[in-house]
Amino acid sequence: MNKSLRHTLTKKERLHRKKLIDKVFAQGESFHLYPFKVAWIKADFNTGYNAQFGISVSKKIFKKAVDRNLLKRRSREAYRLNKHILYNELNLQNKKIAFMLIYISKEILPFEVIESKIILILRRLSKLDEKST
RNA sequence: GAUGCAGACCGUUCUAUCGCUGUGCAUUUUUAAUGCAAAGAGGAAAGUCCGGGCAACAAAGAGCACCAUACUUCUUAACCGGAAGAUAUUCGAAAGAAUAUAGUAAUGUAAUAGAAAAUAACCGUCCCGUUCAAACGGGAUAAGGGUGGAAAGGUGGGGUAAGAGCCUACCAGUAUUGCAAGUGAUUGUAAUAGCUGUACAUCUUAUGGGUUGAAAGACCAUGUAUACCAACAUUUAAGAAUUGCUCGUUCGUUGUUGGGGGGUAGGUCGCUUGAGUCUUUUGGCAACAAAAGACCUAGAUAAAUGAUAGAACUUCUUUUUAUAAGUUGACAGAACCCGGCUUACAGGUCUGCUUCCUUU
RNA sequence: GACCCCGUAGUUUAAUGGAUAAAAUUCCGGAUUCCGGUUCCGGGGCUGUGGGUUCGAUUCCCGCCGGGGUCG
Repeated sequence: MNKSLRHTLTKKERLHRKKLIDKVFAQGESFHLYPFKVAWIKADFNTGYNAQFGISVSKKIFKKAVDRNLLKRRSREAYRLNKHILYNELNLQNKKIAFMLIYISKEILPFEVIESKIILILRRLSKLDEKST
């Protein structure tokens, strides 16, 4: 069974190193796609996966920890179910990227909306990667 | 049955599929992956307002200062917490609720208004003198007087030039003493003292307080600025540190030798068995305590505890009058751990009591 | 996570527990000017919020709300 077709999401696939996160924000490129801002960078790491991702929700916009958790969980779930779009492209190109999603909307959007936007973002990410190479 | 008051408790559930976190077991290509198993947010996890545990700092010492607390008895590891009471005031028809309460030896303040805000004479009343009188001057007097949050205990009688606790009867309060009740705050009662405004602050007394907080701290790997320590030689003195001050104590400038390890980015421990949870019994009005038995029940780190579908429960709406359709799911998310307090909260359950109505 | 500070006109700051809360500046209206500027006059406030102490609170005390900062 192909690893990339399973809907898993382990620690290896998430951004969890502070240094790499700082690098994404400091040196990476970014674009907006409502309700997210996406910052990404080509990176070199040895985890067996072609992408690492993280989600950020601002404390200034959402004061309550419950709201922030809800949005992060919805976003992560949407990524988990659709990440094969990105993985297939990256496998073909043999590239590795790290990226952060920053939630910039001021409303709590339902899961269906977030999922459709995440799919758009993943398609655009793979295309952008083509252009830059 | 309705109504309110007080207290205690619960605060969505189940199934399927796909996932996340650490743990145990098994397998493999043994650094890692896969499979299986049993677990995985709260009553407030929140605010960080108190109190502790735990850790580091031994020049963390003594005195003063400073801060906190302040009716009584109990409770506790501890507390600005809790329980049961005391006194006063306010709210309520009641059940009940809220707030305040160490001491008075001393000192200060009370704007405006008002004669006066505390060893009170502006008007008034009374007496005396000057004087025809009006008026003026000297005294006595707290019974009356626009105020004010607060006005010198209240009423009757005596007394007096006029008055006054000046004297007396009754009443209200205060203080002291005796007796009775209570562990005590205090209460009741009797006697004595003419002792009698209120609030706040300073002050006094008693008790407690070393400082910093898990980003504490320990270890591993990497690694090498010259932080720090010791010895010896040199220098003698200003100064620096320790808690705000004083005392006390310690350090001191440069060089050599030896020890030692800064910054950066990581990992492991700290980390979850604890003043633990549940049940029963006993003691106590209660907070709570004791005994016996059973149990192990989150441990993440850009940070897990989720998503989708269906069913039940619940909220609201419509149709209808017991069904159908749609809709809603309170406040809110562990970050070292406990005990409280405070604040937020859809809806529901139980217990005790108040008042009203009905039936017997 | 632990700790600290602040909140007064649109803005920046004042005000010892005591009269209708002060000043500068901005804004609005008016005067002056042919018009604008300058100048002059006038207007504009729930002292963040809810309680408490007090005769009286911007000030003192307590609880909330909002904003900001320090510590790797």
